[in-house]
Amino acid sequence: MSRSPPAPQQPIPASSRPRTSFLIQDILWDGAERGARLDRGRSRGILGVTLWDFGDAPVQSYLAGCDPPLPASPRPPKPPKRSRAAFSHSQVIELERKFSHQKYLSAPERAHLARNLQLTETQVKIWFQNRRYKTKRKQVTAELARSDTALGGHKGHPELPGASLLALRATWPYLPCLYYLHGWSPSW
DNA sequence: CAGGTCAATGCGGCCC
DNA sequence: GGGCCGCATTGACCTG
Repeated sequence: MSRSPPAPQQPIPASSRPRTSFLIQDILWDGAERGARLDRGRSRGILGVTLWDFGDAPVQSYLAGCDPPLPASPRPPKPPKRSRAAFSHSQVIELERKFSHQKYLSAPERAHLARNLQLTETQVKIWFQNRRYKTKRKQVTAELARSDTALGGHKGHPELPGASLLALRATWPYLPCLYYLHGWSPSW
């Protein structure tokens, strides 16, 4: 993201950070009330912090109770490792459920979902972005596999790698930016 | 340890 | 200009 941070109220100006500097601490501190750092029922150490699954419990309690106070010293010299949040099972379930109904979220919908799931809007946005791309990749892979078998195991058209993508583009059912273009408003 | 998964990042493009 | 998008890639973590 080379863009400036989201709306003033947005918790994570992750985009304003230099590459590889993103930390869960950024979420936990900047976005304190929303940051989720959960694992799927398994403890995991990140940045020296062991995290565990809180199920559906709000993250705040964990943050309030366990968030390690940053060292009193101005700032640690070593560049922090990049962190990767792992959403809880229930969060993923809910995200998947929403995704099954609509592949694109409006800003208010995203905010609402983020609030409900104790995630940041950025996290929800990125999740949907990645989810759409993942779906598309799977579709492409399936398409290629089909064409391969249709060609009797022949390797398709390696010289025309774009062909399948074009086909995919034609069949891709989702309409990005619909709400954006036509002042679409959420149904709820 | 190689390979897979997946949240996060970077970049270019589009729209308003 | 700001926000979102797709896409490629990165990097932490998991698994066999």
